[in-house]
Amino acid sequence: MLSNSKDDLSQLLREKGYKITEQRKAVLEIVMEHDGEHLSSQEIYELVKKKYPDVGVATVYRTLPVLEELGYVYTVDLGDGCARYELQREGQQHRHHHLICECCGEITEVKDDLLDEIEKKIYDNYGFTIKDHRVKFYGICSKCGKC
Amino acid sequence: MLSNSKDDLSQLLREKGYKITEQRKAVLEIVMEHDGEHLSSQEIYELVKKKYPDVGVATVYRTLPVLEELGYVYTVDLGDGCARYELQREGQQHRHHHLICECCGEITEVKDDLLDEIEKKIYDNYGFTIKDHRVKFYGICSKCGKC
DNA sequence: ATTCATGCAAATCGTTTGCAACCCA
DNA sequence: TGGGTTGCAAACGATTTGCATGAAT
Repeated sequence: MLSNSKDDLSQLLREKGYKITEQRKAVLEIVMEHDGEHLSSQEIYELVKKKYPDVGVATVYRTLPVLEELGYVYTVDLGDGCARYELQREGQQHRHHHLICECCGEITEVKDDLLDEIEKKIYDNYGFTIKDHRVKFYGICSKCGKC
Repeated sequence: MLSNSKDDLSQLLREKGYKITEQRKAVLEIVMEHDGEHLSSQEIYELVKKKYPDVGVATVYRTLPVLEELGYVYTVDLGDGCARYELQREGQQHRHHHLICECCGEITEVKDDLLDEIEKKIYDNYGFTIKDHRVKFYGICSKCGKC
C-alpha cells in the first residue's frame, strides 16, 4: 500500500536505488500542491522553476517518470499532444475515469469504477485479461446543460 | 447516415464548401486501403507519398482533419505521442473500445459498446450527458495469456 | 476572376539526449 | 571515491505555418 506523503519519497527512492535529491523533492512538492489538476510536464516545469529557479527542464522531465514508477503520479492523456500528470490517490488501484465537458472544458473525475461487469464480459468474449483502463467520456456537464 | 464509399467524397466536400482535389482523394484512398489499422499521420503520409510522390506532408496533415470532419476517420490516441487515424465504419455511432496487449502490443477492437448502463449511472450521479467516449483496456490478450 | 489548396521550407512545440560538472551514498 | 544526477544547449520528431504558385469553381 503506498502512501502519498512526501516524507516517504526518500525511502521509496532508496528502495529503487535512486538517489535522494532536492530536485526530486521539489518536483513532488509542486505536484502535490496541485492535487486534482492535470498539469502538463511543461506546466509542472514552470511551477517548479518559479519556486526553485535553478532546476532545469530536463530534470523535471526526467523526474516525472520516476515519480510515476514510485506510484506518486500517473499520466493522463487528454489528447492535446502533451504528457499530463495527476496525483495518484491513496488506495486507488485503478485509474479513475474523466468526464470532459465539450462546452466549458471542465474535467470531472468519476469516483466509481463501474467497469467490473464489462471487464468480465470482455474476458468471456475475447479471452483478454484486463489489468487497467483509460476511460474518457465526452459530453456536456451539468452546469453547461442548463444554459 | 454516412457512407464510407470514396465516391461520396466529392459530394461531402462540396457540401462543406471544400474543393475537390486529387490530393484529398488520394489520402482517403490510402486510408481506406488500410481499414482496421491505426496509422499515424506520418505513416499515412509515407503511404500516400509512395503511390503519389508529388503530394506534400503539409497537405496530408491538412487533409486528415478534413476527413475527420466529414466522418471518414477518427483519431485514436495510443499514447505514443503521435496522432493516429482509424477508418470510421459505416453505421457506427460511437467509437469502439480498444484492447491493448501489454505483452505483444496487439490492438483488438471491441465490437460491443457495453457502456449504456454506466453512461446512465453517470448521468444520474453527475448530471453529465455523455455524447462520446474513448475507452482503452490494457492487459494480456488470449494468445499471450497462454504463454 | 476569385478563392481556396498546394508544396516547400522554415518555424514551432514538447520532449530527449550528450556531455562536462556536480553531488549523494 | 564513484556512479547516479544535474543543467545546459543542441538534437529530435511530429506537426504547423507563411508564402508564392497553382488549381478548382
